[in-house]
Amino acid sequence: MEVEDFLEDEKSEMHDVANTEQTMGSIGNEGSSSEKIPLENPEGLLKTKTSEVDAGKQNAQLEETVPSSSLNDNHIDQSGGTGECPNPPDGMMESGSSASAAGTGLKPDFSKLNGELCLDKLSIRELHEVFKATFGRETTVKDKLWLKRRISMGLTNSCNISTTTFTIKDNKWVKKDEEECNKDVDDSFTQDPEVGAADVNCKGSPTSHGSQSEDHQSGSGKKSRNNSLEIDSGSEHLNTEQRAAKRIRKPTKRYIEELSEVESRDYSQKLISSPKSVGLGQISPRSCLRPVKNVPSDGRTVVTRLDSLGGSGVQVPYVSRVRRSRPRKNVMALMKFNPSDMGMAAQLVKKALGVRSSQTDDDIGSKVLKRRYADQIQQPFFAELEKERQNSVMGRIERGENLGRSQEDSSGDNSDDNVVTVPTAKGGMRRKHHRAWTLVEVMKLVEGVSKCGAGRWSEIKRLAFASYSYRTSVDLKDKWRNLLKASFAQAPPDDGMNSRKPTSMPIPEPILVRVRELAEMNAQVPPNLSSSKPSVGSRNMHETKSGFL
DNA sequence: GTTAGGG
DNA sequence: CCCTAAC
Repeated sequence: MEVEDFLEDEKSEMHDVANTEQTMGSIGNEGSSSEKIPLENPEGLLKTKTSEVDAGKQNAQLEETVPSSSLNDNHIDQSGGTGECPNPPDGMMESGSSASAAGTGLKPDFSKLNGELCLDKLSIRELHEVFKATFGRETTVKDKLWLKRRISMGLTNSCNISTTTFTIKDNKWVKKDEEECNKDVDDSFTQDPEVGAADVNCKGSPTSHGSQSEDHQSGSGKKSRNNSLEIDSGSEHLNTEQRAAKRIRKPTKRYIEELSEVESRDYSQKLISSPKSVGLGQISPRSCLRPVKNVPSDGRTVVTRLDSLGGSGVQVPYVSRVRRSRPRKNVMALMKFNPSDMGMAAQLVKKALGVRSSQTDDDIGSKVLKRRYADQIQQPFFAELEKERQNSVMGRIERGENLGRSQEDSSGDNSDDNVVTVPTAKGGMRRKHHRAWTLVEVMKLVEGVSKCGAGRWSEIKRLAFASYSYRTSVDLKDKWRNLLKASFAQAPPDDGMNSRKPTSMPIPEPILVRVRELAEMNAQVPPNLSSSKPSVGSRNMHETKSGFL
């Protein structure tokens, strides 16, 4: 059935496919015209679905379905995060993907791919070859358009195959792919083209994309809520593309566990078929969530999935979540402090179990806390104790602490910190161990960086923050990162001065200027607006006795 | 123990 | 701020 659907769909799309290249060129005007795009979407995937989706959602849909061919930067938040094309193939390096992100949109990527293939001119037989090269297996489908579409989609979606210096003609890749994909029987494909394709892609390449992306939504969703962050991550993305080698991180345990957790949950639900993920479902560039089975020599089955962390294809083991480590030390402390609570344990278990799912545990609302609870879900007892502590002891300490904290200047090192917690009687912002950075501290930090250079945080800590026991080198680093962000983020339009974020003291311009200078010297400048800064020199140089380096 | 980065 | 991999 789906095939028919598909083919039919295909016919109606014929001209689109044929004209893909031209139309794409013309779409270029900043993704603002979102209604337009789906119609011209080369894959034609959205055709049927689109009409059902309200305009607002189209962006998201588009993003997920046509990951790399429609890099309209305005829409991209999550794809920016992962970076589907962190390492464009040789040819793409200069002109390619980074340029496309600038808003000219679709053209570069696709045409590049197309340039390599010229699908339009190929005969069916040739198409078959290409198909084989792309998916690693033969096809019997005669429909030229179907093939073209298939192929282009396959290529598009496996964009970050490029990580492995992939070329279609590269025998190695093809070969490797063939081995792995031989099991894929043809009819599995014909019965369910979408899934089939997805499968092949996942197995055959280090690329990552999946047929469902709900798992990640939570994460990326958070991000996209914040506008500045969104933009920022976009630029960071570019940044990483240009910066040669950023450390690539292996997925953290937590990441693995959490992902696995969601996955397994999601997996079981999937049979019940959420309308979203059925049929022409969204294909996410982010990761192939369909677990891939590897059968090592010992015969045991290890389930992993591919994910693109830091842009590199990474095998993420599929584990079941196990209780994490030991109880936090402060919990132990608590037990000393309030041993009598033990009696309540039994009652509390139930409540503690509920903590995790309840979205509205506002009183203890900090994200951190929630996370901890989640971690300790198998130790409800401890979790509850901690909660209890929050409510009683800490609450009191907090109240006094937090109010007095606002104006302390350089003088303030009440270093015997009664760790600040979450007072928050509705509306008051609650944060756990939060100590706002004072101007003085910021200045010290800046000065420190100017002396020691950014990166030598422990040094700076020693020199400039010796008296501030509560600022760790990591804190300095974090703050610097934020300063950097702030210093380059100032709104160029400079319209209403209302655009200031109400939260947190705005950091005086001179300091920001200074930060910029330092950043420039350290080549920490975000590449995008690097040129536009005259950065009129040593304005407040005299204040700092720094001969930087 | 420090640094870098993601959350 | 927290967490944790990489150094």
